[in-house]
Amino acid sequence: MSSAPPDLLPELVDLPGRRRLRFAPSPTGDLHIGNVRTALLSYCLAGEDGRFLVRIEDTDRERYQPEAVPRYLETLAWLGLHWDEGPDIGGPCGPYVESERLPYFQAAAERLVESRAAYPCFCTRERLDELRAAQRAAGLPTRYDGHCRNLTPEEVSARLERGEPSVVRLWIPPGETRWDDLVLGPQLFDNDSVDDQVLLKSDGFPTYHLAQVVDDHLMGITEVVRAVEWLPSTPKHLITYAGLGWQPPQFAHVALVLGPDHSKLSKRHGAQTVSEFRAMGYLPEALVNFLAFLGWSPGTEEEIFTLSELRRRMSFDRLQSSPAILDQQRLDYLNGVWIRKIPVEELAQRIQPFLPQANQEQLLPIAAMVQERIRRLDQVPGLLAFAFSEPAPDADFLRGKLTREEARAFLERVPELLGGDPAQLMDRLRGLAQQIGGGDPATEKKFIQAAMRVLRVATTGAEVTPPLPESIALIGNEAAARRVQRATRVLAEAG
RNA sequence: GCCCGCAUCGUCUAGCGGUUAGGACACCACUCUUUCAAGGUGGUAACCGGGGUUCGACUCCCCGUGCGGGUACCA
Repeated sequence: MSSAPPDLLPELVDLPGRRRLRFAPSPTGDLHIGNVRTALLSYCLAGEDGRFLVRIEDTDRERYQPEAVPRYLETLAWLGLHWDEGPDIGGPCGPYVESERLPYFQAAAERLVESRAAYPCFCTRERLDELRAAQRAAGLPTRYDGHCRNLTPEEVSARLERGEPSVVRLWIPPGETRWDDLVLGPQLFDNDSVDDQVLLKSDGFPTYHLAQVVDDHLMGITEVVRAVEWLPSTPKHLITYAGLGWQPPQFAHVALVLGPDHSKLSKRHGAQTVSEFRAMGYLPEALVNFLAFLGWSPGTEEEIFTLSELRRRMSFDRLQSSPAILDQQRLDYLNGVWIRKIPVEELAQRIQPFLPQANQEQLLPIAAMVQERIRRLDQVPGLLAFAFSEPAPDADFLRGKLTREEARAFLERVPELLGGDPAQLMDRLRGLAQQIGGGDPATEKKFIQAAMRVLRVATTGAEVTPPLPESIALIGNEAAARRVQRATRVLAEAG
């Protein structure tokens, strides 16, 4: 018998989607890469005929940051993880913000108390702290001692009326709790090792434990994908489901993402939020591809996947149970692959934020010349610094392996070759270098290479740049000629 | 302290009782080339330790060790 109004805890109706998986972040800052990975897995595992939903878990009023919600949604959208139901678009199970669903949680808590699956608790924080300290000192596990389990209904209502602050605790029955985890296999917990968890806080808000159970049920979630850090609280959730008379979803506990030193990814490991990776010039395609392989693999030797391929291919039985270390070198490699994979027009647009000084007409040729040689978008400014500022190499740097005289003799005649068909520019330059080099076939090739380096340094101030003709085209023949003349002068003066 | 999870090259991983333990990143050579990339070719590199089970263990079981997680009116 339940005293909760039936409409507050509706029975499940038919909901869309064969599988229904959710991502339920707590909006407390920036979206962490580990969270995003579980979101990605949930999105993919839902499959093409499933639904992916987003629910905001804002039950902690102290850590809650309202401005984080739109940021999270924007990040998910940037990654391409589109949700079928969520706080902004609604859906059949709305609202999708837990703080707007308080009546459901309170009704569930009431129902649990009614059936003695849970009980009101009036213990103060001081008492609880002392209790735990004493247990620890005695080498015992730290757990609530059931002090308020058997208060009489009369005493409870008297204290409630007096306005004593109280919480609702889950009553863990004796016995054991088992389930078959989709990643870890059969799990068994002795209920003696499970604490009487607080379900409803004294401020009337549910804890994560209650909110998660109630909402996952009400939203028809079929599989819960979460990090192993939740493993020890799964028995509490299962017991709560049982107390409510509900069938629990299946659980898939995936391993954590660790930093290079094998500890939980944190600030000291550098980038850890999606925004940070984004600012470094990683493509969402690459991030998705990379993250998917942290804990999943197709079992073949394929390694480049689009999001939709991942969604088609991913299955629970190929999830990995061991933790993975975030290897940025591999991310860089994959990012390079994806940079080369997208159309150059697309790349031009994505480069734009990293090169605000470039105008629209410059963007496309720039994209074409950097596409093959960057692994991150934020490398573009460095590679193209010469296009936006005048280089000033000194004589020794200029000449490289040539003598000053050779270098000067070569550069002196370059300006006259700059005009004419750009496609033939390299031929003309090679011919000139050949002349200056004296035509010894044994050393000719090396001489030409050294001469080209001189010209590269003269026009760009750097040894590593996009191909010469393109670099010259980018700054224009006039500027190139001016730079070459300046370099010739520097060489002459030094000599 | 107590409870729990994990364990193949440095890293991501394949393997699911019998394999020359495969691929990828990184690294090192060579190659292509006007530089750098990209590409191509080749190379170095791994089953945490100890017991079982078995004709046979990287694969299954137990113990240890290591690493990680949980132990809140945070998620």
